[in-house]
Amino acid sequence: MDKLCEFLREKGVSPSIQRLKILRYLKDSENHPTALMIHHEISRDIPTLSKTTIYNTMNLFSEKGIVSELCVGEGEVRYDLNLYPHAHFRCAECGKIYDVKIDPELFKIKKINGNQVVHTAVYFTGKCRECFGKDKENL
Amino acid sequence: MDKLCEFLREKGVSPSIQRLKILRYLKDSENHPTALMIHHEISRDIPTLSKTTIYNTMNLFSEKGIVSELCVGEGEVRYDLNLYPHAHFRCAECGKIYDVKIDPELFKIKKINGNQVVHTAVYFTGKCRECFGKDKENL
DNA sequence: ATCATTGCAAACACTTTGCATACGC
DNA sequence: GCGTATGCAAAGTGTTTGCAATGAT
Repeated sequence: MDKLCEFLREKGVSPSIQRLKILRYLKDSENHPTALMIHHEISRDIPTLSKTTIYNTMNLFSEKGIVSELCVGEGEVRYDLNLYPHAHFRCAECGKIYDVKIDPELFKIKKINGNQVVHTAVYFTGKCRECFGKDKENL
Repeated sequence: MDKLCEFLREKGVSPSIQRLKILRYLKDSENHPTALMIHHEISRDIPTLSKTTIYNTMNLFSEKGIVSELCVGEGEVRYDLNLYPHAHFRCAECGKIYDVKIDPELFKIKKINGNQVVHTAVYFTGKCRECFGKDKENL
């Protein structure tokens, strides 16, 4: 827990218990959660946790560069810890989001058509290998 | 107008006056409009036009592959005619969205980590050349 | 004591749904 | 005439805002 504390302090965020639990959850979860998923999960630990706090925290984390906001369709924002640059694949069938690796050159582009690039996002959509597997079983 | 009619019929969409105007607007506009922007614009021609019709039409166009939905942050969907594959740059300052060209190889990826790719989106965010220009003027 | 963080309720914005009306072949 | 497209109003969903209560130093 101390490491996460340190981490938040370095980023200029004071480490409240709520913020720590949220950060910890982001680190452990594999599922690129929405704000409501985070709330649902952590309110089991902290029953009084409010959605407002989640939204506040996520916006703060986002400003501080701790997380990225993913918006791969669906009209809800999903969050992802900024560990290293990578792309995302979203299965249109089951909704699951996978991290995928692509040519890192794309993330090095800092200027395009005279515009200064600060952030680059790459989203693939389609049908994931699991959903493909299920199709075969049902034959 | 006949060309657009033809185009819709080919895509299996019956060409109502509303749908035609929407398509025409998408073709002429340079600004990757939201549903509400489309509504605002076209209701000057058709004062009784309802938002529902815009949403219905855009969902239909999207299903038929006529348009792509862009979601470059901001929590509103923007629409783009599917002419050729390209990336988008959104200025965080003025909100404007530009089409940009990138290495077309990325759009040719049809399988990644065993997942079948149907659609690929690339979004850059940052500060556009116009906003940079303004900064200089204000010095 | 002061300033930041939390949390509730209400407000918001975008989108979808239900159903009645109008249109086109 | 019948099936589709339209449009209004209401509901739904994810997020933000206003403000009071709480917590930390």
